[in-house]
Amino acid sequence: MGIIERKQRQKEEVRTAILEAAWQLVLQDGWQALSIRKIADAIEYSVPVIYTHFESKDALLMEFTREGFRQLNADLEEARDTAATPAAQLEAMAHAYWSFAVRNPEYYQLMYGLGMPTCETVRQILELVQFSQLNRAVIQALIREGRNPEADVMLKFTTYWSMLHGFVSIHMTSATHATDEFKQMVFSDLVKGVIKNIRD
Amino acid sequence: MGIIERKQRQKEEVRTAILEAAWQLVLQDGWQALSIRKIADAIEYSVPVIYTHFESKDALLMEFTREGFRQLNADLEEARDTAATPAAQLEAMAHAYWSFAVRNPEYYQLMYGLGMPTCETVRQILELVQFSQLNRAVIQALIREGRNPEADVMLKFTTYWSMLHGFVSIHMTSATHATDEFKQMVFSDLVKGVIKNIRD
DNA sequence: TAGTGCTTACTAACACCGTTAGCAAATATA
DNA sequence: TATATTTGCTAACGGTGTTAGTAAGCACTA
Repeated sequence: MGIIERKQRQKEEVRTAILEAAWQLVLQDGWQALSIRKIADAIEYSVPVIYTHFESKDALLMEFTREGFRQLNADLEEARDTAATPAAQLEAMAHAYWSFAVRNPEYYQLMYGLGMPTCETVRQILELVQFSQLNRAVIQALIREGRNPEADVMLKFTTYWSMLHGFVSIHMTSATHATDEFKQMVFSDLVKGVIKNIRD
Repeated sequence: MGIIERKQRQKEEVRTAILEAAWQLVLQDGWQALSIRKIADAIEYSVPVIYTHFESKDALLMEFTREGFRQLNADLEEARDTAATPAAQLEAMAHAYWSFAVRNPEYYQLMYGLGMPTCETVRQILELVQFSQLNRAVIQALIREGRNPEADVMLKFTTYWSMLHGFVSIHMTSATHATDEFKQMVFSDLVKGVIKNIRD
């Protein structure tokens, strides 16, 4: 036959066209300006077509959230593999995290800022679970070689993550008029502090 | 005369009615469901009346943002005055910050989550400047009695704030399925770590 | 090949939203 | 009492997410 295969392929093409058009619109005018109608206009299809690929606008945005975490996870793994010791790995990963946020502010905004994901939606994001595991593995290693090998991994991970996200979101909303140099200093201060905290 | 005074008073009453109605709607259905039309309906006035009190919906939301920071600042000052040493003060203030976020999730969401305030809008929030000063004063005192009296106050303040906000926002989005007890442990861990970091 | 289902994608509508122009009624002043 | 001014209204504009109903195209069978 091959007919249904071709249809499947064409459907997939439309789907990726939707995602690409949406991403272009977001790069141009931000998430707030993104609308189903504009996407439909960009891909030269009618509005309801989009609803055959995504249940709702929220579902479409969720797709980008997941993609954001996928890319972040990839960056983190790459950073981890550049260093040998757990402490150096975690430091590299922290910098990769920040770098990701700076290079992809649109993704980061969506991943944390908008929508305020509920407990239900969070559970559906597999990539977030992977993110958690990825970090916890390194932190676990760091704990083992530290002064307090019985420290709670989840506790230390949450501490670490809180610091990272707090730093990023405060600097992303431009609440402080800081130079890049200053931000770098604050960030190093943070990372060193948290690594010391984990090692105890 | 007294006529223009009465008018002024009546106008003020409508203004507070708008804010109160808006707040009720937010408590019921969240910020996302808030609309000018619903507010107008609740106060039994027509829609354009709201625009004689607030330039736009954003301006109305900004009013709540400022009120949120006003309340937060009051809580912080109260917490500060319960303790004697800078370290104890900062610890009390950190807990007050968290407590505020937990007790007023609607305010906290608006203050940080929505709208993604730009550099321009941030400058207009006087309360945010006060917040910064309030915290920096205590941190300055803590630095002076620490091992590194020449530490940068702004740097340490940003570290401190990043940690607080990161912790709150990560736990508010329910990204972790943590018990209150666990959250309390993480938080204490964080606060102790950051105070140690400031003292050095 | 003609006819029959089924899928696809469309138009058009619904119910909202923020915002504002234009007008009528109520009020204050002369 | 008559004029001027303020006040608050209706109704509209251009947008949003979402969906019901319909026409056209396609693959398949007789």
